[in-house]
Amino acid sequence: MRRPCCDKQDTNRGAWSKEEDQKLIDYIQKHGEGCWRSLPQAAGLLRCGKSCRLRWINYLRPDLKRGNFGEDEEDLIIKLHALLGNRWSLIAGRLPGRTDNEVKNYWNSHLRRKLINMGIDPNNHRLNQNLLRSRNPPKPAIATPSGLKVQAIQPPAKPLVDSEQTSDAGSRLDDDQRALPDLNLDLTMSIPSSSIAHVEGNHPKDNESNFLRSQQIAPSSSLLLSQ
DNA sequence: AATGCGCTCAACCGCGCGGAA
DNA sequence: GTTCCGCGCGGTTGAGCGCAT
Repeated sequence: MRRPCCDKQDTNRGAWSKEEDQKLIDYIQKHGEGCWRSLPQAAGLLRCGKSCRLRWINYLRPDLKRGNFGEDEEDLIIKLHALLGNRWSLIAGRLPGRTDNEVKNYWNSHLRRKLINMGIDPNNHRLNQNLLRSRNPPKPAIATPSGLKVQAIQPPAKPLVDSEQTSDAGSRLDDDQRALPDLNLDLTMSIPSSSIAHVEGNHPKDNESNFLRSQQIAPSSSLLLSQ
């Protein structure tokens, strides 16, 4: 049985006050990020480390963009979600100034519905057969908000994603290219200088980089999904 | 004006992973 | 090889808000 991350009796919960925010900002500016477990005590906060980390990453970090998502960002999220599934941190990593929480919320509140309204299943980014039948005769291809052409296809006999994938979308690059023959996924990769050392360092935590490399997904916004 | 409903988003929860002991 | 610990991730919750009735 796992121990709770903190003693809930001694910690504040819920919305953060300005004073708490300021304490956290001051501490991190002075000492930097890291060691979240001991941070609250060191910073004089009655919060658990997890809560501090979340508050900093999702709200207080100075490089956060905040505000509405642009159309280009929407497109990128949809494209990346089609490739990566619900791997929000990976998706957010391609969107400078955006957090995984922000992307996840935006997907659930806006983009998901947007795709549904267009008759596209947000889980697998394919045209919803039922919806299609109930509407007009099938069109050969429909442009999605992300500029992809999606063809109505028969649902596969088995799930698109193996059962290990927590996401119902998962990585389906191969599937898409098989199922969507007109979808020419030209996914070139340009490694920014800052990440070259990271990749070459063969850091054990480079699974994400390796994943993207293996999928030939651009780490920057140079993701190209040509039609 | 009061109420209900739906939406948004900050925050929490539980789990899995990787490193250290 | 096993256990413990800290961190990060994705899913879920709930308060607050705006809009419709």
